[in-house]
Amino acid sequence: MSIETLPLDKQLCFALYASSKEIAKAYRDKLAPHGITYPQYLILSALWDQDHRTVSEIGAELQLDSGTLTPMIKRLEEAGWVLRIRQKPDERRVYVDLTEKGKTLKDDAACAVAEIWSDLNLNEDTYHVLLNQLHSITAKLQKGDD
Amino acid sequence: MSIETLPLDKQLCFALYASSKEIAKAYRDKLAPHGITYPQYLILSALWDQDHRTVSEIGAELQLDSGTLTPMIKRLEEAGWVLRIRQKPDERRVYVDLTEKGKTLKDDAACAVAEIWSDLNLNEDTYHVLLNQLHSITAKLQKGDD
DNA sequence: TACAATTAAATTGTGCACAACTTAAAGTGA
DNA sequence: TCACTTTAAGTTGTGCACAATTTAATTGTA
Repeated sequence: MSIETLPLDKQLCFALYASSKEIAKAYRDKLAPHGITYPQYLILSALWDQDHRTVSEIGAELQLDSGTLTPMIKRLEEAGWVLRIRQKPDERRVYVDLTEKGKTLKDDAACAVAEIWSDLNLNEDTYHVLLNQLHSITAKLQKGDD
Repeated sequence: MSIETLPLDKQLCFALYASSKEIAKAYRDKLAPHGITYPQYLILSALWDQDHRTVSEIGAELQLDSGTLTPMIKRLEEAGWVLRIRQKPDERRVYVDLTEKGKTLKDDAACAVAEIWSDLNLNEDTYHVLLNQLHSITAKLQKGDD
């Protein structure tokens, strides 16, 4: 099987591109009334999972660098969702803490995006197969980075 | 199953985001020596599949609007991969035609990205399951747009 | 035929995402 | 202790991606 010469609609790279775009759009539409973007939602999700994390820790989870994260986190701070805290004993590190407002957004956001998944109506097996396969691809590609 | 409240690593939206980012990175690394970006590769792929298409047609296939495509196609033209042709009987339409240079890039690009897939080593069943599921998700979400 | 409505692409402004580079702080070794 | 190296975040420049708007061409209607 020679993947690279297939038409676009048979190429998995494009299927990934297209589906992630559509998911991003669906999330964007649901999250916009709450005042956050989808990538911001991902940052906040990482913090909802574990609050008080450095830029690098968030970056490690999301595979985003500080070039991307710093402006985003600054905007999240300006909007009142998080605080950026530089503190001893290592002042190079900036910790990102959820505000009360940021903590309460978790449930609102969850409700906002729930409809996407109920509409998609994936059965649980399919969901987990996809999840595991995509994680496997991600891991293999990241391993290939070194 | 309440997807929206799961930690990030159990959320399919993030798995899609992460895997498509990693694929994009892998492609970017392989295509950069040939002088094109991954999104440009997708445009060219659409043209390799069918040359002489309008901006809208390319946009329909890639689900990208002219706001995104116009600057990209202009850069592809500047680099000599395509020509932009506005012609009768409808001068609103701009056709995008591959140059000879653009046509010959197809094989070079295919060779460049082949290693990604051989390294990933997906078996054919897995490949097609993923492809079909992702297309299904994309289609359902696009249908929900209306 | 004239004008309103629609269409195709282009422009403008904003938010990512990345590579390369910079700044400041911390770590290391002589 | 000090010079050098490494680390964490921040900045700069570029290329997307999208929403809103504009421009120009075409179509539809009275």
